[in-house]
Amino acid sequence: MFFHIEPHDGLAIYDQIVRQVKFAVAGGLLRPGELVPSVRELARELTINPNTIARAYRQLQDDRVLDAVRGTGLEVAVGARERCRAERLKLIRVRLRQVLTEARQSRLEPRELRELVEKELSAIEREGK
Amino acid sequence: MFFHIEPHDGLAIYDQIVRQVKFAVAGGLLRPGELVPSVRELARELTINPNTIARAYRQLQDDRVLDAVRGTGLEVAVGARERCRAERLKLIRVRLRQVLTEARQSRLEPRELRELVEKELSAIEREGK
DNA sequence: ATCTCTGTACTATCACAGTAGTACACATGG
DNA sequence: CCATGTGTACTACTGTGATAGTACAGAGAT
Repeated sequence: MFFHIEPHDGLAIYDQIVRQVKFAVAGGLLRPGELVPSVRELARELTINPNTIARAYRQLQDDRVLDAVRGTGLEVAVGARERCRAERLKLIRVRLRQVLTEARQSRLEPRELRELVEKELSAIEREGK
Repeated sequence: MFFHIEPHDGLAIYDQIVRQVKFAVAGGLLRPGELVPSVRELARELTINPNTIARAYRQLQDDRVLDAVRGTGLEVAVGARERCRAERLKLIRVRLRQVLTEARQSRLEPRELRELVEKELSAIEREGK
């Protein structure tokens, strides 16, 4: 599927999965009613432990992004897209603010910071086909 | 002193201290030959465990930012400023790239991302006195 | 000498993320 | 009916970050 895990991102693996599922729903790659990969299948694909996947899916149910269909799997909940679109901006904003705050506290010159941000932003856009 | 710890930053406490010391040296708040706060004093001030401070200081010695002066304390090493200035950009760049990469993978519109970045950047500059 | 400060080195304990393995109830397809 | 697939719930173990407490050697001041 479309998941990409960085084991030493600083972010816990189960948290990366939670975020990526939410982002996939927000971006329309996962539509309400659609089944997400099973715990065991995704674990095999990402070569991480099924328990870690299960933990992420459990949280996604608590956050009303996934619904359990007994014996069948987990499907994207109705209305999840709106919730996820709202949360996506918030999640990114928080991490962005952390980085910029740290940069400011490092007494990096505002000019240098803007230059750095602009350079990385352009690089990202270039990669993004 | 000028340290500010966020217990649940995702970043380990000792790592936050390492970064902030390096940033302080890079920015000239700590000059070569100057003594850093003692393990116990800083632990008291930040209300965290002395072992955690000691661990950060040990790493800063490994990174040639601090030198031990037996029985007296730890002082900023000669030449540390240059090393720290070089590393500061690198450390910030890595975290910035993580955030932007995640944002891109979330399929957030480039326009929306730029807008978000610009808004947060302005906010940071406004705070920065 | 003694007291007090410095860093350093231990051991023990706790919490949490992650792995490993097992077990169970439910649904589906043969 | 039965095998296979689903999620879920356990227990056990490892590694790491952090806390808590103790101890020791070196330097400086009195």
